[in-house]
Amino acid sequence: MSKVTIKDLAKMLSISVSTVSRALSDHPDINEDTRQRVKAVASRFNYMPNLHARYFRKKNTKMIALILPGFNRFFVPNMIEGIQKVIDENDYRLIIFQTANDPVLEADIIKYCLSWVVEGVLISLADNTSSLSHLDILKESGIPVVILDKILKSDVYPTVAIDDQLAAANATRALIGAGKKNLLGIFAHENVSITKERLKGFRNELEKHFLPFSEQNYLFINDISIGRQLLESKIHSNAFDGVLFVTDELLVHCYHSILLYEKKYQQKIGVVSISDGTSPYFLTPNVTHIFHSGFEVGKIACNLLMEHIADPNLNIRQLEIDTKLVRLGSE
Amino acid sequence: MSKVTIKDLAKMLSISVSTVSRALSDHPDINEDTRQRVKAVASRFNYMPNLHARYFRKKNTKMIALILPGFNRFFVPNMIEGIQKVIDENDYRLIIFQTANDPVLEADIIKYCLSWVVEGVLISLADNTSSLSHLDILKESGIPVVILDKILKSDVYPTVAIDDQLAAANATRALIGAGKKNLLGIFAHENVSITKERLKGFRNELEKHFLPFSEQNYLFINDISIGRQLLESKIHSNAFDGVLFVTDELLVHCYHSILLYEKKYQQKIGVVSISDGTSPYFLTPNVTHIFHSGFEVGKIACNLLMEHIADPNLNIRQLEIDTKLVRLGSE
DNA sequence: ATTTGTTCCGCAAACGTTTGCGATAACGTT
DNA sequence: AACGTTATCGCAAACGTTTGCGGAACAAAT
Repeated sequence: MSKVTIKDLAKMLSISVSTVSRALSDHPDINEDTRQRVKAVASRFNYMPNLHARYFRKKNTKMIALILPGFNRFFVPNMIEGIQKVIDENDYRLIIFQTANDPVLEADIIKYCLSWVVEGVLISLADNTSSLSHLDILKESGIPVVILDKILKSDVYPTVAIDDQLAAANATRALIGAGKKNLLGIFAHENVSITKERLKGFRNELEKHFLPFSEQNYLFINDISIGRQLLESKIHSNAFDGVLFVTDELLVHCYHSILLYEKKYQQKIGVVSISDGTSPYFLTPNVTHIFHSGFEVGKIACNLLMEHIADPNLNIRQLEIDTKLVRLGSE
Repeated sequence: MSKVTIKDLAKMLSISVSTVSRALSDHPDINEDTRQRVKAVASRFNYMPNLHARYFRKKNTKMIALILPGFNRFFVPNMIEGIQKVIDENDYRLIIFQTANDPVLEADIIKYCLSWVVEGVLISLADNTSSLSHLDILKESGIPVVILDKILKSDVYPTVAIDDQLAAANATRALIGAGKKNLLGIFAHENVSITKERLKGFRNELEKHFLPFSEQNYLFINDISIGRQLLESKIHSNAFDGVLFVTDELLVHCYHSILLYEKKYQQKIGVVSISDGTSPYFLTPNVTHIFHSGFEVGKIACNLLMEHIADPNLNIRQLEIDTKLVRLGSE
């Protein structure tokens, strides 16, 4: 009925618990014969070690925490896959927490990670998180942290993200290269670093080509549920011939509005997005985009974390992941 | 530097560890004054209890395991949200495992749950899992299990899912009601129970209306990456006037092909899907669908699990979640 | 015959926390 | 003065596992 422990096995075999423990972990001190016998009974009664007891006794828990604002449908699933790959390779275990985009909850969860005695933390910040001071207790406890995707620049903690400015600039250039002259940029929450960086890239590229840039030319969508109506009222205010969506979420929610506009006014609008490369193929016509791989971001961030676990004195680096243009004809 | 324990606090305050422990947990035996003092130092040195030590000593770990084939982009994120909501309400903790759709890994992870001493397990089965015998060790250890979404009918384990047959029948009826007479059903992996049930609903509804049903009228897509080309060759083999997509994944991957076909042959094809209600709004025109809520499935399954934890002798039920038709004009 | 080495195993402590039980002191009641 | 009660706290065991150390048994080398 209830769980069988090492003690039970020892009793059944009339040997000591230490011998059982060592036999199960292939310690060289144990006779091949008894090792077999121990393993036999262990699997027969499907013994499973109590991990809480083990992690409590040993210092290495082999656990990594991943703290996320939530599970979006675009970037995050790929990112998790990338992380999980590295986790598996290094024989670690991943436990995932959601902050629901709440900085207060985020701070709580960080404390909670201490309770779990995790060996490392991967964190993607909530939109309204404006300081990294809540990470200090991890630093003080000697637990390595890597910030990924939703980051704040810092020279205390390593970060992994794409080069947002460059990605936005390249996306903008793709539209300009297609002859578009009056562009509208659609951005997410105005507070987050990604928005600021991508807006900067958008603006710089426009100014470099002497194209108009004012507050007419961009739109912040703080709440996605009203995104479409915001866009629709904006797009009627000016004769745009090109639109840049800086996230997949914005793209899939709003592309429909673009198509309706085109149909109504019989006027083509060029569209380019920054994307992890799935949703542009769902839409018709397929959307030209700057491809950035969530998988890569997760993989690289997790590898970086492993390095910091192996060497606590590793110097802090800010990594930026490559992106590339994928032309599908919508620009 | 390193983590501060109850022992450290006791030493600092010159009182015993048991008093510290009781003070922190608001035990009535402790003087209000010392309680305050203990809590003060505790938060000053940001003490965090070692959960492994606690769970190891106490029997209740307050942990629930969620075992998933993987993070898809449609159903699963919503389902997790529903689960998380109930978890939070009941002050439990969720830990998530991925099987990568591999039955062998699935069995491993189930054993692993025993090691974690979880109090309950929520599992969505891998496509090729054909037996539930690997769940037996949980049952023997007295750990309640609820199977959700990707289920196998069983009278040993409770299940929560939508009524697949009914959902498919209703979707089919929506197409028939719009005057479509030669339908094509697009289904996922031919082995999984969801496919079989939905195909049955599709077939029954067609036959009920004396419409043609043969192997011409349906398509299994075992590998989504070649889904579009499978559909495109199939759709040219016959003059279909209506298409049913039974999952969101199928819909978003293949809708593009339908639109291209319509444009090329100037012939309208009605489309209906079974969906969790997000992607139909991404596509143009928006897609009429049978709405089923991943959130609800997660919520109800987790609530059911809580009931089974509270009462181990609860009788086994098979729950089916309601669906409803949402007309958006694509049929 | 003594030493040295090797193989195999057990003893016991330790990890941090909780908790039953007992101890002490102070106070009120007869 | 003797007793019962209450408030407050400490002692010590227990949870399951790992591991340093030591010991017994035996073989091999001196």
